[in-house]
Amino acid sequence: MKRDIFQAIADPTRRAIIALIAIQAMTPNAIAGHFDTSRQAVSKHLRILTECELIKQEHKGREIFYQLEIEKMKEIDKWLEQYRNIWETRYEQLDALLAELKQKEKQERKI
Amino acid sequence: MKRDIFQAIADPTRRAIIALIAIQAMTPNAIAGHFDTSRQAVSKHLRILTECELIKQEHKGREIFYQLEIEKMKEIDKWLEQYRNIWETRYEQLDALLAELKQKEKQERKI
DNA sequence: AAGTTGTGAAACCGTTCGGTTGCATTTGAC
DNA sequence: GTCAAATGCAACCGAACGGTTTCACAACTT
Repeated sequence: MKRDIFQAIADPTRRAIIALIAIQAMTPNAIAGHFDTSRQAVSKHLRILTECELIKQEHKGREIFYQLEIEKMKEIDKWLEQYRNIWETRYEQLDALLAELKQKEKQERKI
Repeated sequence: MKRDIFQAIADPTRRAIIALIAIQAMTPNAIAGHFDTSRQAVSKHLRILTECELIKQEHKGREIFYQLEIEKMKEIDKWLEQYRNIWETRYEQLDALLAELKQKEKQERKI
């Protein structure tokens, strides 16, 4: 029931939905039009994405427009940050960085 | 059977393994020591990560050291790139960007 | 008021996932 | 050579996943 953001983006259909919505807010029907699955299946994906706060609803009459919560995507970026540091400095000061990360890990274990 | 990188990082244990290995190459036994699960369960995670080429093996006697393939992590970064563009320019030229993306989508539909 | 449209929720179903248990194999130690 | 250690692999199991089908309900249309 409690899914995190990484499980949310694990599904290819959900990533496609995210890509669609990033361009323009869309209704479930419009979104489902882009896939082979049923509208209800898309609706389930939208529920999961909403639970993770990756998207948000905007009611307009009987239609619901889903919109990407771009801020939430930063959480993935934040997770990736540590590894980006590694590959950016791999050819410069690798050993020093690894030592630093080790130190960080020790501190986090204490918490 | 064929898992992609996003499914690989969807599991919390696998993300923890990645974080461990990023610091230092480790054997399955050593890795399993950090978790509550069995050694075999960790071994399965390692197999999945290896299949996705997120980590690689280095045999040393009867021990196998697993090491992070940092290059592969860039694929996630690449996927995130398009959205990073969005949130970086959100407060500057949002409307212009969206128009541009819409145009892209139209072109892609023609293909 | 009656009917249609847009949507979500619940029930069900086959498949996959993550875990354990048990076994096979290779390597190092004695 | 014998035994223990390190590891992978296969079989099994309960839970979760992703999908369909059916139903319920609110909101426009006529």
